[in-house]
Amino acid sequence: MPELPEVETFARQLRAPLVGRTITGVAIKWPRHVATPSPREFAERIRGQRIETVTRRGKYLVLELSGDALLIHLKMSGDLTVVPAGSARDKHAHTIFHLNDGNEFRFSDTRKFGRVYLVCQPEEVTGKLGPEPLAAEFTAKELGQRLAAHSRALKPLLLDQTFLAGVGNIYADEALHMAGLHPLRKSDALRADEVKRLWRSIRRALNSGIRHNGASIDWVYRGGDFQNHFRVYGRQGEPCPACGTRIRRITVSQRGTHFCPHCQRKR
DNA sequence: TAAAATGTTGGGTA
DNA sequence: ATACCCAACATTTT
Repeated sequence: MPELPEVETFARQLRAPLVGRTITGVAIKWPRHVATPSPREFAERIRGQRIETVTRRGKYLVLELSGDALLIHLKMSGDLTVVPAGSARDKHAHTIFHLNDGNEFRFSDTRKFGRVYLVCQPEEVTGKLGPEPLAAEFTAKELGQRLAAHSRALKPLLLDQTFLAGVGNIYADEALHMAGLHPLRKSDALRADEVKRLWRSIRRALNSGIRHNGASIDWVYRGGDFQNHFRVYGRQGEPCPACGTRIRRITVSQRGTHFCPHCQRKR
């Protein structure tokens, strides 16, 4: 479910209740949630480690512990909460970290696609990710160079985490609409001004999502209201906010893709 | 009922 | 090597 803005919101909100706490144990109710190491080693190694920082890289939540790093990927339906130990049980809370302050940090995941990783260095997991789109070092020039290195449609390229980290289906569609670019335009065929527009639009869309604490459009993610500000995502048949033309929905590499046929002409 | 859902990955093909 | 397509993962909702 979550993309960069939603994971960033989790990181910001979890810092206060998690940093400084020690993990006293973990209950693994769905062993396949544990990507690495084995569930048994995971539980043994994490016990007694203190949470030093809570940050984000792409769509991964990164918790630096006193010894290792704990990374969490929420995939489609993951949710994270900190609640007093023994609070009303959540049937989808498959991995539960017990904390030394009487709370538990729960990873709920209806669809069970999510994963947790316990590694010495975060880069073991995040090593192949592309640049952080909101980093100061990520320039329009770098985006242009990366676009020119491929001859692929913009939409699937934006979703490729090794191309750019953190952009998912919602923010890809929103950014392409802001930039006035058709999702099927080829990456190596953009003019310089179009590259600049795309760069600015990606950052605007993501920052806007963060400002609204992310988008809550299904029953899992809560708290954000960016869903009330979508320009095209999920709005097929409705008027484009810029020109009034009906928003269209097509399928591109197996993902619903929403765009304005007028503002985002093929060329 | 069938289709889709904010995500990735691995396999096969050209 | 690169690009593209599909299936798989598991569950809920429309």
